[in-house]
Amino acid sequence: MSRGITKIQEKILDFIIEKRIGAWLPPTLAEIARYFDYKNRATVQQHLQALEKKGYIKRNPKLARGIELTINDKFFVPRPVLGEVAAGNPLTIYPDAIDTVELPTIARMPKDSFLLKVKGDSLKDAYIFNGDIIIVNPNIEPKDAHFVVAVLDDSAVVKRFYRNNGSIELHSENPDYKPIVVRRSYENLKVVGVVIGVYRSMERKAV
Amino acid sequence: MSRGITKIQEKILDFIIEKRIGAWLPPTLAEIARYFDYKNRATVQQHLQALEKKGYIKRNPKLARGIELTINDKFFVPRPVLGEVAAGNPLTIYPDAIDTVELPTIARMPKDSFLLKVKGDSLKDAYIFNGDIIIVNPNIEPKDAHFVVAVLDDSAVVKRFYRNNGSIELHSENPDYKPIVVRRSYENLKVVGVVIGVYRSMERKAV
DNA sequence: ATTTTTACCATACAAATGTATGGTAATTTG
DNA sequence: CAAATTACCATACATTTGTATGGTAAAAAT
Repeated sequence: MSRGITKIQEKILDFIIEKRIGAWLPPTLAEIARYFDYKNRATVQQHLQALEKKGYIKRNPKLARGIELTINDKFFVPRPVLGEVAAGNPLTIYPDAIDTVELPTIARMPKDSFLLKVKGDSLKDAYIFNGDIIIVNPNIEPKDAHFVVAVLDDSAVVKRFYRNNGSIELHSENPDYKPIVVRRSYENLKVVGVVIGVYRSMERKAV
Repeated sequence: MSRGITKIQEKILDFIIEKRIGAWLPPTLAEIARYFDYKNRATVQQHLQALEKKGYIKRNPKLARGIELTINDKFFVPRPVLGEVAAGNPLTIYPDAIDTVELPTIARMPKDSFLLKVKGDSLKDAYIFNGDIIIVNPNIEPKDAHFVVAVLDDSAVVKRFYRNNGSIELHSENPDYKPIVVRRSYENLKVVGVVIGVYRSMERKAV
């Protein structure tokens, strides 16, 4: 009975975690077998039994997709951060992640939403700080007072959104900055999405 | 073909959402049937077909637990807030929630973790503000520099945790406050849990 | 008054799923 | 070197799961 897990077992564990993140479903034995090119599920079964014996997972017997993660050190899983926002800088959403942020294993992203890392202190008046992760949902219609991520003339802004018959206003939290007012038809304004939340991982933050 | 969903269908939809939140697994037809005291799964099947037809869910045919939520308006799910933390006040975790907060479906909580609402400005030096929700996990061992929720002599504190051979130190973010140092055996110190995250809902916040 | 919809039931069935048993070969441990 | 562990395979089997078909009764719509 070796102390740790084997490399193959670790790979399978990673797969379980990834599956759980990406497809929000723990995989079945057959899916694991397919991914690792095993000819049958019995092999997977044995690996899972080993992982359970070593305390990395818990299994609900006979239950479809009944794999539960029990581990703590694998608790944080890297998620891609698609870009950065900082006042005045253009917002670029790269196809490849510029960075990864450690989100709790359980934290699931809403469909099509993405993460942006906040850089600098430009949003401190909105109580959003350097390093915070904002969750941006491009699928919901911005309503008044929503924080939105918008690209305006090649600059990215995170501001409060207001409609005012015929025009759109982008308000800053800092009263020193006057609201930006543009016509609704103005082509160089693109509302990327609505900031639906701010998440800050606490465990490894060094101040 | 009625426009909306029926009351029963709404109940089933809620159950699917809850299941997905609580147990992290979308339910099977059998589990739904068991919960609603249906004698067989065919009844559930019909309801799910109706829900799919109306666009509330999507189903991966033949796939175990293949229910996917497609809705956006159910994006926020009420979660119980078990108590409040404010410097100097005793921390009471009530069996009944003192409040509910709308957490995004994505911001999931690890097993046994709970939410506390932050009251007051005592944590502003840690960039946590009045009204923020902290996610507390009672199941993980606090490591150095972790934020922990602790009860010390009937007062609740949220501070950084440090071990120092034989003693435990609780540091404040504000350097004006000296660290609290207690022996590890000190009985009136109880570390309730580790703060693993901060969530702030942006959508409905009125400033 | 007739039709449609809603909400259930029973039964049946193929595929998916978890599990068990027994076996082989390579590697690691004692 | 012998024994144990690891990493796979094949086959088999009972449940679970999703799905289909056909039926009943009440409510709602036409």
